[in-house]
Amino acid sequence: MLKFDIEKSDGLMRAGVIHTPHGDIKTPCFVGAATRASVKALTMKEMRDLGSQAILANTYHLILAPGADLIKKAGGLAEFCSWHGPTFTDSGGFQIFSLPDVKINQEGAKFKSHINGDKLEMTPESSMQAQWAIGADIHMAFDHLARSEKREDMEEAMQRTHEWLVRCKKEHDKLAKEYDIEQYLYAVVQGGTFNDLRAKSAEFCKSVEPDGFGIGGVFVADGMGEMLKTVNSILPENKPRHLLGMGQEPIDIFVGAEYGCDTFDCVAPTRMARNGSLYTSDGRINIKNAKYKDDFTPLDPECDCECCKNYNRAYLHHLFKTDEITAKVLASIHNEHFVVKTTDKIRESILDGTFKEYKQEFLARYYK
RNA sequence: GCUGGAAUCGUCUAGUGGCAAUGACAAGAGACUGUAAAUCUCUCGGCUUCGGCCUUCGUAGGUUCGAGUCCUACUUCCAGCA
Repeated sequence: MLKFDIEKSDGLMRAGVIHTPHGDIKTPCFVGAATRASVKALTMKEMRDLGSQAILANTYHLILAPGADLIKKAGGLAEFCSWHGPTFTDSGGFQIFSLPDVKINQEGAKFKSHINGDKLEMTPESSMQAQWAIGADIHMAFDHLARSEKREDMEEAMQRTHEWLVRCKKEHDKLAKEYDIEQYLYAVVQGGTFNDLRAKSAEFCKSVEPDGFGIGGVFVADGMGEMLKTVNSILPENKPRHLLGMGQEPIDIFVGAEYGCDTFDCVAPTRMARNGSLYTSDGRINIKNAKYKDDFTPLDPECDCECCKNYNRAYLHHLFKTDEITAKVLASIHNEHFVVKTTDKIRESILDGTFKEYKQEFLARYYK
């Protein structure tokens, strides 16, 4: 069983430590998205230096390249990419939702490789097998997100997710006996924007007794707090909860933590960094805008990242306008650091009982 | 000096009688939430009551209902010959 200690809690909100075979994760924690076993534009050393505790890779992408078996041969995900810390893998379920030409039936999902058009199939069993071969500490169950916002579609996707979860758990338990190192399974709660479906999904996921929970299919931040309240009131307190894909907006993490989520992942910080959209304590700015041409102040004077300590806005603006690779590197260091550190501060504020004040102060300034 | 060729929005470029005028880049702005994203979208002569109006393709004339496009002269540049 995955060990999770809660150090302090206040209502649904809590700060704790997840103990994985590759090290501890102090929660709440923002997990870096390393989809193809790489955090785009960053080295793993840079990730460590900016304070990241864990990374999340994607099973779908790693199956396409370099292949799950190759990563197994390399000694597992952490060894392969030289992260040497806690790792997660997403199941590939999200890709089934987002790729075109995906055919889904009871058995699993059929789709074409976006790289070479190969016809591929993924089932709960094959996703589990691939994730065990990849060897991350924490695996996500193979789930199904609704393609539309209609209740019947959400319900059907949830139903299928539940059926697949049972198969994931069975396969996971079988594989656990074949491997020496422990790996853990998170069930994924679906149900879309309907809280009664969310409650039903949470109950079902709980009944399967996984090691933790992912909360998936969250697209509208509005109403997320209520949804999390519903879900996390049902989920067992002693198991960790991961809010899948949320973290572009700082408010998402504040709300997520407030309502009992322990870990988060999101591609937005690095993607936006590559596109020149950078976080500051006073809100997000587009560094490519002409007004930063001769702004010799740090990107965020309150930030102590590699980028803010050594460079100014005018230089970053120049790097972006001339399309230098370092623009994306420095911007990614900063954005990732900003979200990681903000989440760390949320943890600290939970521990010392100042969460409400910190949330109010941070959000008032960021979204003013 | 002679003979060819060329001059179009910041740059390069399409255009051979119906054109405010093609494409790329540059420029200006916006988007991005379990990454088919170092990507995508919009604006890019001026004015506008959004129907249009005005001014534009080296300069000055001309032909034509109509000229970036044809003709003449000039200016500048390029190539070849002297």
